[in-house]
Amino acid sequence: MRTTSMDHAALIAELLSRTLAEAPFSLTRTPDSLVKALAVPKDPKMGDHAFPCFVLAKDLKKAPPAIAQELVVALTDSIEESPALTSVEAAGPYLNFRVDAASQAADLIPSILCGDFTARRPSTETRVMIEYSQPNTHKAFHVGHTRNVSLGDSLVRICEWAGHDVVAANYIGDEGAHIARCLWFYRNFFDGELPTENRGEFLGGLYSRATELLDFKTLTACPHLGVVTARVDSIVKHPSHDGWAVVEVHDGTSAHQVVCGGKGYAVGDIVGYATVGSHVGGRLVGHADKDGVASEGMIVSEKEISLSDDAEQIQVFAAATDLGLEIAELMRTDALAAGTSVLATMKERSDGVAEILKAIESGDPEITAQWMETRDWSLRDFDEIYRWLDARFDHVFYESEVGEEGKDIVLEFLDKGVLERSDGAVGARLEAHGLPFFLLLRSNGTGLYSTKDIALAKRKFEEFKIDRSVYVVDVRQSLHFQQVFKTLELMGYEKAKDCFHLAYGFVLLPEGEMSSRTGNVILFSQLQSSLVNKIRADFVDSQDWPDEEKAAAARAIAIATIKYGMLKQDNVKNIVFDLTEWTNQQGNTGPYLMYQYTRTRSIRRKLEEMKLLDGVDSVVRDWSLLSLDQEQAVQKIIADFPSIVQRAADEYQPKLLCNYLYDLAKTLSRMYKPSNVKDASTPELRFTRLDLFEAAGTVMRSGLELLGIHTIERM
RNA sequence: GCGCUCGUAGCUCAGUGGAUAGAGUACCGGACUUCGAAUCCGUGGGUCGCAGGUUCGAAUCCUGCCGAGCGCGCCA
Repeated sequence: MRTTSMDHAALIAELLSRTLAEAPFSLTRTPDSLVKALAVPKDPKMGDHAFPCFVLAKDLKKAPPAIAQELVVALTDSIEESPALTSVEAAGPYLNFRVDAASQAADLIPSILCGDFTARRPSTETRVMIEYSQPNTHKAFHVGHTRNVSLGDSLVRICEWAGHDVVAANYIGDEGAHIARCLWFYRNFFDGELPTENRGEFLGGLYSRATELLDFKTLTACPHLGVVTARVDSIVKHPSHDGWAVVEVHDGTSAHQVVCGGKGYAVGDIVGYATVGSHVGGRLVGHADKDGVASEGMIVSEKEISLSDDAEQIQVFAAATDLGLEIAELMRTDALAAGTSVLATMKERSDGVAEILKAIESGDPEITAQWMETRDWSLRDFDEIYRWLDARFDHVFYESEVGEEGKDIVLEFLDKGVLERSDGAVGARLEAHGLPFFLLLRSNGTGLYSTKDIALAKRKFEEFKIDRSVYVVDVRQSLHFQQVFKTLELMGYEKAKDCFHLAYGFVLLPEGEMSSRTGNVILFSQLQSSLVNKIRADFVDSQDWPDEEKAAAARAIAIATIKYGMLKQDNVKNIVFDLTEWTNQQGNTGPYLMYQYTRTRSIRRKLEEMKLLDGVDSVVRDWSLLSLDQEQAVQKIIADFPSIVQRAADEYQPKLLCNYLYDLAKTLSRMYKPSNVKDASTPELRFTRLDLFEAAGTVMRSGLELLGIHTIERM
């Protein structure tokens, strides 16, 4: 029978429950509720489990310290009869219990050494799909993406350990506008030679260059269409709204009446005027009724045309400026040759991309062939990355396979009245559920990201028969997934309530946010080589090992570095990826944990070398010899392993396991000096200590495996 | 404007209802004829953003405010 600290807590709760039921207490408290109340004493010297008596004060109408005193007396007999517990003491309002360390060790350590203790729990018969990674083809895979992979892969392992039937799924973005952009650049501007490896990363480079060319902001300080120069002809106060003015402007061809809330302009000034139909600040400009006054178009502030952060100040142009000029042209940068129109250039470029997108959608044979070929380059890169990181996928979904299905589902539920039309588009009206309108079909009938998510979810429910669905996706998409899950619920999918968006924060660099435009980005291949190089220099190169072992060790430590760094922090918080700090051999890092594990391995090696292993299989262990504080501390921690992993699985939080393993490593390293194995005075003591070290090592290795980190034997 | 998230030591972070709030890092000091000093030990460092509330008890739960980040129909 395996004994864990959870069992001790249950035992104590059981005793308490029975004692409280009798006189003089006569209180009903279920063992379950008492387990929850149990705490850990502040100082291990005080005991192993604590019961705060405050919770009984009201019902017993007594002061907590008095209750503690009475309970000690009442509990003494049953504690004496119980071999697992040695004592109970009152300490103020607390009741402190001590477990019998030797009897705990007798159960715990052999159970760890035979593998039972850290093994997977019995099946829960629950099928959980964990969807993670979701890279886009034709885009670069960078450090940020490894956070997702580390998280997803670790959750797969942890949930599997907890007994769930886990389906690890990927969902690859292999269609959409980003591919058209990439191919547009490739076909029209690229004239170099194709690289022989990392072609996916190469495509990502083309994509960013395309994005740059398509970025209106690089050509003009005013990246808006339809914002033109106009002359202010008159200004009168708005009849009912203070601070607003009714303004008459003329754009050279016609006059318009517009209500304006800004300041800093006068009659005769030339201002920026957004015409009806233009987009400013993400909103469509049109006709409006401003407190009873008709307003057509809008006069733009400095902020609205990206000149400053001032949303009040109206931009005024030189008096000599012609009327009706596009401000985008007027405020052009020198990125474009003089004489070339900004607007015409932008139109030409975006038309080029649109043409490719259309060709892809209509199945043009030449473009389709190129799409498929380049798609394959990316997929091959991804495979290599996953293989290196040792991330597992049981099923891969592709966006390209759910698009059509998504549209059909949306139309079906539009017919059923679950979805509605709005401005020609189709979506879910979720206002009654506290969420904004959820667009599912464009007014031109084409689908969106959201459309595909509906079809994808349906497949997960129906084809994979899953009980729970976890989406490992960055925190910016929180609202999106709330909308997806709510829409699925309205469509009648019962499993919608078992969908969970596991949101995580960004990966930042010491220099700030990653941006491919400013070059502040670390691509995966760069990450891999700088990591491996640094680790070789810091830990491996100086060793006298075979080349093969050196290479394996460098990779293992590199993976420990990156995965542990990505997992140790709270899911939703941003992480700063700092190579120097993460490879630090001291402190809370992957290499430190790996090192502590290898130290447990070197003990047996040393004994072997000194021929001190005779009788290791036959000498009977005496667990009461593990009496040092440092030994007790390690024993106590390793007993907690199952409950920690269980919690990590329930809460989808690998960081709980990280904190636990760091605590174990720290406690373990304090044990080396005092609990010396090779100098132990008797074989009994030597092998008893050896077992404790090996048990701690086994727990460490098992925990690291659940984080996706494989240990090595020496470093 | 509305919504979500975060705010703990100089810095990076644990701790999410229990006893005197902890690590790492940086600074300073100590411990090696090592089962690996790639380590360990010690000193200093705190209005837990602010203000109320709930509770025997709040860094933790609730409300308001301040600050930062992210998101908010035809992008993914």
